[in-house]
Amino acid sequence: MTGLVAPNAQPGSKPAAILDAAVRLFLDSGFGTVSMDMVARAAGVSKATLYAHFRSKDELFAAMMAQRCDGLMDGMACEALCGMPVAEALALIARRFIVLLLSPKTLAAHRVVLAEAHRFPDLARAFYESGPAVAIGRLSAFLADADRRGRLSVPDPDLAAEQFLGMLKSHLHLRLLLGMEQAPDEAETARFVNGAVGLFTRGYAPAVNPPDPSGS
Amino acid sequence: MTGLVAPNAQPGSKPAAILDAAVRLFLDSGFGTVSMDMVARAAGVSKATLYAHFRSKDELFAAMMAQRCDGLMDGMACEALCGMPVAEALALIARRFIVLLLSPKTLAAHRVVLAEAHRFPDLARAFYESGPAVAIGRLSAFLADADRRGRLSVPDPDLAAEQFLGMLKSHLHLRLLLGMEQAPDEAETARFVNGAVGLFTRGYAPAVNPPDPSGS
DNA sequence: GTCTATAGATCGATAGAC
DNA sequence: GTCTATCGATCTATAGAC
Repeated sequence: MTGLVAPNAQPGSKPAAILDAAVRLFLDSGFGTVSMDMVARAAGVSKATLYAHFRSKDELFAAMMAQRCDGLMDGMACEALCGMPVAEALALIARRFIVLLLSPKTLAAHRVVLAEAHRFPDLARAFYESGPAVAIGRLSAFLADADRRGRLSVPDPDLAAEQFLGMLKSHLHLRLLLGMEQAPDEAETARFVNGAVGLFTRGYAPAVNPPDPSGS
Repeated sequence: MTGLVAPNAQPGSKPAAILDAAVRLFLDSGFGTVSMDMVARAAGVSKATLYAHFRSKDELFAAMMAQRCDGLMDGMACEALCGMPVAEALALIARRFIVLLLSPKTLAAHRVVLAEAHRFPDLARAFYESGPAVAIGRLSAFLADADRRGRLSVPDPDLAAEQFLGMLKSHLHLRLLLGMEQAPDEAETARFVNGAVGLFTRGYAPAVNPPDPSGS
């Protein structure tokens, strides 16, 4: 979170209703096609009330995105992964990442941020750093730990983390952003997860010594 | 190309000037913020002339994108790759893909298509199939060939192609789409290319038998 | 085909009463 | 704080002269 302030509106209040309506409309239809009239009507307030709480459409949009960036990564906690066998931990991370990345909410956030990144550069950076950057950082730390323990041989953990998440994202993410298909079913998810984990564990296997039988 | 007609306007004609201006403005500023007045002025024609050649803003936008989809993949031809050593061929493909994917033109096309995919679903599909889908298809064919020749062991070439391109795309693409950084320099490009090729050749190495000496 | 001028609708933002 | 009513600007698209 960088330079974005999420107003902590009390639930049930007018500002909360406005933010709620803004989230729904902006994420659904983008910045340009949503008018302040529509937000006011959806929130059940007049337009003047709307402007009493948010000085402009830009400010409302920024506040809406700040709220969405909070808790963006709640589904990607990495607590007890370091105790697991590497392949199991990677599979778990992969599944969580796919579910989070391809959820309707995350897709909508990507769409609207990408569309308005040129107009709101600070917002674009805040989104990246509260979402994708956190995912890379956590996975990179996990891989560095696996390297220290000799479970994997990962000379560049940051690069490896980007590779792993990029493999999973692949073009699936793009196809869903374009509205070409729905989220993958269990079989398709397993195909991507197992494929990525397999390629990764083989390609980053720890040298030539036989792997520790307790952890592969 | 699916259901999109690119009008083959003669160079120097009014329609060509209009399309030219539309490409520049739409790719630069997106669909919503560009008005027909701006297009007309940039093309040096009146607004009525503009509407004489394109019945609506939507139609002009679709025609503009159809023109951009043609030749989108010219930089990714795969002619003589099958004769090369696998690692060299993959490195060449990787470099071409990165240069193409992260070029200003391709980034602009992604931005505008992603922003308007909900309004122009046919256009979104045409873009995907004339660009990303072609890249996957060509790489998949190359990998299937390498598998047949015993250079690699690739049980699912389509998945492997998505993995390879996804690794390269990683979050670099997202960061550039968000305007957070410039295209990578030579050192950074080499880091991604060598990392992907290395992981891929190790992870898809052909079993334990030595490779066929007649064909490597 | 090409122009000027404008219709008709909508948008962001505000004034003033309560 | 909240409302109704409206301003001024801008947009897409069209009418009518040449």
